[in-house]
Amino acid sequence: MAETSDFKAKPPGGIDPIGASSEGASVYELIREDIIEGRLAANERLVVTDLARRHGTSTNPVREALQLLRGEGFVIFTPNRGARVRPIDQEFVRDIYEIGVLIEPALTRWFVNMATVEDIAELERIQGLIEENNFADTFRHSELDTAFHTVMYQRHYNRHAAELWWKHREVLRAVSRRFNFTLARRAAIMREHRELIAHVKAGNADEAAELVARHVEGSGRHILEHMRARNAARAG
Amino acid sequence: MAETSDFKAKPPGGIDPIGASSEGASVYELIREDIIEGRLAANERLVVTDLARRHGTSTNPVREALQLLRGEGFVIFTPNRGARVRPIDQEFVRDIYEIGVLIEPALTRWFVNMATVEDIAELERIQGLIEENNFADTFRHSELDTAFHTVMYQRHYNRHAAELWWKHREVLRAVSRRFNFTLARRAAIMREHRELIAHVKAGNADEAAELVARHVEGSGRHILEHMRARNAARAG
DNA sequence: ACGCGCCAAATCGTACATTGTTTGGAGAAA
DNA sequence: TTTCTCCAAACAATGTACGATTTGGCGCGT
Repeated sequence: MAETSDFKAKPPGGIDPIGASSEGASVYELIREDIIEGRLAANERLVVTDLARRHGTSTNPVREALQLLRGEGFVIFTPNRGARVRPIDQEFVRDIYEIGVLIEPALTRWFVNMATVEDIAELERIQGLIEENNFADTFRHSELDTAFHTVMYQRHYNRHAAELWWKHREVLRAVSRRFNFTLARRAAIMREHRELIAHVKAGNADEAAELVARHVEGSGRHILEHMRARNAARAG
Repeated sequence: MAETSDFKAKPPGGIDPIGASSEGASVYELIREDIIEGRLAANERLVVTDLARRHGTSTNPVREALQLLRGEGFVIFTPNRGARVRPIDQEFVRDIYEIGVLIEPALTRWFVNMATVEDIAELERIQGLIEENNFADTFRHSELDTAFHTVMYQRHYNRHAAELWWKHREVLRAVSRRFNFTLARRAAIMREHRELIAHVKAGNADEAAELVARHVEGSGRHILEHMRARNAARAG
């Protein structure tokens, strides 16, 4: 049932500091989505009154949502001048993917040593869906790819690291959704995923970790290249 | 001037999402301090009205401060039930020092390749103060030790990583302030700092990185041992 | 062209209303 | 007498409304 089109990646249960307000989709989530998805431009002012009107609520919920977003680093405050959207630019992306390169291998290493038969079956199932989709629906690929890695990290004992990964992942996923995958990148993803599964099966923790480092590195570079290209196009 | 007793570690300028409200010490900072320093017990309820009264303000600033702290992970919210202090327990400490083990070596590697003569002089100056103090004033040691590592990380291009380090550092510093350093740990710190400076001078990035990994690892273990001991004492 | 002051706008703090949760005690059943 | 249930009143979180203070800009005058 979750294999059809309405597949939706969800965070590894555990730490996340949410605990929203009354209605299903809180103001916080909506604004956050708008920022990550790029519907709110970089550095755009976030006027409390406007947001309140737009979301059909009063100002206080918005103010609190903005503070929450500030704590998470998506919004920047200047005293007496309110909030602005923290630009998700190349620096931002580079920073978080570099952190991923450092953290994910460690998470992977642990997973390889703890993986059950079911885990591996799940990985193969998802990889099957990925290959079946074969980048036809890039959005779907994005979700599946995230699911793939979530299987590996979701049960890690270091909830902080896992949560950090998830937070970064959300951003990268949103950014990369706006681009297409190059053929080279597609091939690399498929190859590396298959190789990764093989390492997990064989229990090669070190090899798996090193592979993941390359995998994340490649993913980051790919996104940055696209961003650079787009910026160049915009400027030229 | 900063060498006397009123030495105060300050964050590496750059990203931090602060930008407080009117008065010098915002409600946010006060509550945050209370949590980190352990003046607010783990899981203690954070009642908005009380906090507002205690800090001589109305409820809204407190509410926003709590959301900010939630975003930073120091406070946990449950819908319609308000906020609680996120317990800084062994798991918490282990999580963040493990992340440090992953990130700090990378920061160090970069520093070694970028260190100027002034940087090295500054490191040696601080190390001199550390040896001069020789753990007589553990608080002062804590600040100096933080300053030592800040010199290395403050100019790193990856502001996210640097900020992450700083956030974690603040927590560890506060926790470790409640304990004394064992003799073994004291010796290790001195030795490793001196060795680190030597590596920086020689430009041995890899060796320095590996040493820092051990250094952070050792520091984390040390803190955890103390926490375990205290918990055992409390239980026994 | 350049400063000066006023005005619109938005943040920030205070007060209040509403809604949901907790608590303590009265009363019934054992 | 003890214990369990239920209810109501106190309590606190969440949402609304409003006034004060700051900021940035526009236009006026020189």
